[in-house]
Amino acid sequence: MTSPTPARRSRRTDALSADAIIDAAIAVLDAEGEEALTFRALSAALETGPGAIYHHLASKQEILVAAAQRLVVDVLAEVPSDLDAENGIREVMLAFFDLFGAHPWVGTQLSREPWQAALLEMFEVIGSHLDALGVEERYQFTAASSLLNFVLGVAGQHASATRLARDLDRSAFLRDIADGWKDEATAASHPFSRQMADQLTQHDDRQQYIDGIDFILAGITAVAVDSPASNRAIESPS
Amino acid sequence: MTSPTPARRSRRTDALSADAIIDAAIAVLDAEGEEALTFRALSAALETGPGAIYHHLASKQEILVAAAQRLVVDVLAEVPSDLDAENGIREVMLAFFDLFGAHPWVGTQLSREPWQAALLEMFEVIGSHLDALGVEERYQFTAASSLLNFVLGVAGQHASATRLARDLDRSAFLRDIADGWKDEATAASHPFSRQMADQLTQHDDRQQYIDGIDFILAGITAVAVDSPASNRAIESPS
DNA sequence: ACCTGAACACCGTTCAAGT
DNA sequence: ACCTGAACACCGTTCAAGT
Repeated sequence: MTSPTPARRSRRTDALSADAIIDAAIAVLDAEGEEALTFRALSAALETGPGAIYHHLASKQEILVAAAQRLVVDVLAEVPSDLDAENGIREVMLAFFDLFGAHPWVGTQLSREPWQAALLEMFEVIGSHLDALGVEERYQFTAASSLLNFVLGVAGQHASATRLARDLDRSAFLRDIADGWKDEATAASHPFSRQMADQLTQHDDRQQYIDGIDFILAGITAVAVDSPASNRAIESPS
Repeated sequence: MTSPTPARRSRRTDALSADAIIDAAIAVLDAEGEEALTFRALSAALETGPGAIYHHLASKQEILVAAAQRLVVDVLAEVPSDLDAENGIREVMLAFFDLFGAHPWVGTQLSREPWQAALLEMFEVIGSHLDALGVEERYQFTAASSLLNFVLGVAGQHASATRLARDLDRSAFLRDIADGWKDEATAASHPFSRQMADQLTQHDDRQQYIDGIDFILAGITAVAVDSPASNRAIESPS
């Protein structure tokens, strides 16, 4: 598992750098999950001592912020840019969803520091697409924040589900929860959830995410895209 | 700060119980923040040893889950129940927002375990209101999840903002971030955010939350409330 | 300037021993 | 049965000492 070539137990040849540390951190997080990222594990992977890392990044938090930003920037670079506004925003939102699937720890990280680097990237790309979509300027901040908050909620749930169900398979995990909703005492006080229990086990996360985006975009379009008469007005800020 | 009556340094008279532990945990979390909740602090407040707590609750996570559920149940009990469907859902969503304002640590907690007790309460009340609002059954699961995910995103951001800005006042904190968005290098690659920088410092969190709810409800109403012809259909699950 | 790694000041959790 | 609190196995971070 460690030391692939123990014979050549040489010192690191290339100098340590913030980028190298972030690379190693992403590798550990992806392979072994959030709680496996410790300074001891990271410095072992980098063949150095824990103190050395602090010469390049000031804290664990800073490493996580940078790692999340790296992935967000990378994934956005791969989204085709020749799409119309409507398809553009959908593709970008889906890119985020798939990012959380591939790197669930990002979902935890994004809620750990407000307006961190990765969030700025997400806010920027969402907002510029909304502008292209014709959302009036006075609604742009709120509309972009709404989509961002929805994405962050999904990301957080995804991360915690993955953390908890690392061994258990997904359907068994959902079945357990649905069984809890069907429990007599719970069902009596929670009739709506009881009714939804079967949908919980069957639902497709990705499709549900798409449908959620559709709700929000439909609302934004109805309220905030310039049109002669919108009968559902919300207060404009300022 | 500790030992209010050091003379009468008696053993606890009432027996320790899960409820008493949860009470004490909420008090510590509210007064001193998330990272102040340790078994040492908690057992000191309860005048017992750290091990005693484990006889009633199995882990720190279990304490946090129960504490969050307690607050959600309490706050929902105070929401007037004689409102029509439209006002009912808005009041419930606002009650959540105000809960996160009064107890920011809840926002972190809700993303820590998937479908935990507090989330079931939230899902249930949101869903039953959507049902009353006339949302078709095949859309109810997705619609309730969308609102829930939005709320969770807001809650997480709120929690992390509070954690970071415990000393700093809010407007100074936002001004710092907005200044970052106005930084020449950042602004060049993030024109949308540059444009929004002033709105960031001026915006009202609560109003923005209300506006976000309005977007989502408008979308749900347009798509999922029974009406002869809706021209924006989303795929129905199953 | 950069790296090293032992040491520090904590955690959550366990467990032998008490009542 | 319930409680006690020292001990265990960790953390993130610091810092004197090396190169």
